[in-house]
Amino acid sequence: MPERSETLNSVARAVEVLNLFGRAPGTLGVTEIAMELGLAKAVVHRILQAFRAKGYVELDATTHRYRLGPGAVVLGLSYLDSLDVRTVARDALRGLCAATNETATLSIRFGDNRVYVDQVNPARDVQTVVQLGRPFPLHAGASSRAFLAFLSEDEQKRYLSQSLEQVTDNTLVDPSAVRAELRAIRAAGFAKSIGESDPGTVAAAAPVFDRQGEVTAVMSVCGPRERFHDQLDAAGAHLRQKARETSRRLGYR
Amino acid sequence: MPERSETLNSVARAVEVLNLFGRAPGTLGVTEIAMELGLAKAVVHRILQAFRAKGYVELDATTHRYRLGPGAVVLGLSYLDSLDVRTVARDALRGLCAATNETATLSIRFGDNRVYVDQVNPARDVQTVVQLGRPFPLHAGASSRAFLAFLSEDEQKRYLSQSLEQVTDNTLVDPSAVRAELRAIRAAGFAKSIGESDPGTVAAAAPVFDRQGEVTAVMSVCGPRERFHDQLDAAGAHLRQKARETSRRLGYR
DNA sequence: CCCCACCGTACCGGTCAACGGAACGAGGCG
DNA sequence: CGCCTCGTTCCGTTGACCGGTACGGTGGGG
Repeated sequence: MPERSETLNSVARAVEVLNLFGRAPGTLGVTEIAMELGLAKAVVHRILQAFRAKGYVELDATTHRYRLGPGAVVLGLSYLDSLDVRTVARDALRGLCAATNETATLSIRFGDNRVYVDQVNPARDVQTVVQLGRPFPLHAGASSRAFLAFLSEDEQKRYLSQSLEQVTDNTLVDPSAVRAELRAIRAAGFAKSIGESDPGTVAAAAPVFDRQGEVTAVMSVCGPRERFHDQLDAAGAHLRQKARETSRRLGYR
Repeated sequence: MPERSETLNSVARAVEVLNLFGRAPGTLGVTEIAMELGLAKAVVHRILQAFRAKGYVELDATTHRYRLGPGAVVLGLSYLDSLDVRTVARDALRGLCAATNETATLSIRFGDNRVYVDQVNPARDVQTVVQLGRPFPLHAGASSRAFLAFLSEDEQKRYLSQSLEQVTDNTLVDPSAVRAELRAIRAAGFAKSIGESDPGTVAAAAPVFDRQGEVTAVMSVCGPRERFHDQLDAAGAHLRQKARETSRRLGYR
């Protein structure tokens, strides 16, 4: 039963290498990558050469280590341009930022992770700034759990059956605790979290659905713990409202 | 003499597919891609499956056409984070924007193209907004020619020997005209252009050099033709200054 | 200062996975 | 309703990739 692959695994391996660069910032060495992915050094080297020839990775001539190249940005920003939920949600983000005077964000799902793809920041001295493009696991933080809560039962089960990474001291990692939280999210229509992806930050988040009824995105409002903690529920109400509007504009009924 | 490739051409082909998505916004079909790249449909299909499994492309279930997926954004933004010229140049861009009251941009090279990776916009009603991540050929516009002017003689020659794309009506496409312009750029220390990548926009641009003396980036200021045209030389002086400072901060002597 | 250990890179032959021509089924348009 | 075109699947052959191995360079520790 060799599990009919239906996919080019040379390409699959190559993509794994790219993923590694996406996850770990900075530079990577051939051996390091080979160890991490369980590949032969020669294979990794060839893959890197291929990407290098196309401008997707660069070779640091002095250290002989590799980093991402300019090709990556062309892809990434081209994707952001074609992402219609982003343009549709932009007004809602602005509205949320204005209403709460805190940072409003938009995230999308990427496999078992979620990434920020947009943010609108308030014009004040102290503000939360999120890092666009950095992946977070689906159980840590309000935005993440807003995804998880509205996935199918099967997917939730599968996700929660693996070991859950402890991103910060506050991250929920006990499966049954997460499950309880997911129920609460579905009941309230929005999610809350306190310092689970960044220790000093609290957030509320609500899901955005597409025409097919899937969670395509999550909107959130986040701010510094001291001043924003007591306003999470108020922000949650706003969020639920704006997220619903956005879902409608995407064709959700 | 099959020209020792030293690279995985399955991966090379796969990357070509990605490049196509980066260039053409919107969706692509299997046959379309196969035609464009001269590959068999089956091959393209397998490549797309591989990328799809990893979240780098998505399949539109109704039209059966493909588009970029969330993986792209992780890569792209992760690259932007690791791009130190971007953080180093940020202050200079802000300064340029403040001094000219127009949009200041930063571009990097990507093979025979150049892409915007950052911009700072002035707070006024009418302003130029550039499209981050979209590739432009190296001969069209001020930022592009600021790269070309400081590449090696060989590279300039090679680039100018191919046919030059006419991006707008104003784009310089005659090789000897471009060559003359490049000489003028080297003499003045900055480049100018009038509506070559966007008809209504004029720009000035200056190169940023790294430790090795290569052009790693180009800074530009651009604005609407009517009001900014007469100030290009003044902006050019500012640019030369700020670009030099930025080069120093990168270790250039 | 020398040596060693490890890194990135190059080599090469056997093998198995990818290639690609062709056939299939499903939409869409006229 | 029938044709055309698209995406997808099938399958036998082959040549490109795998990976064990060997090499040169670099940096750190003794």
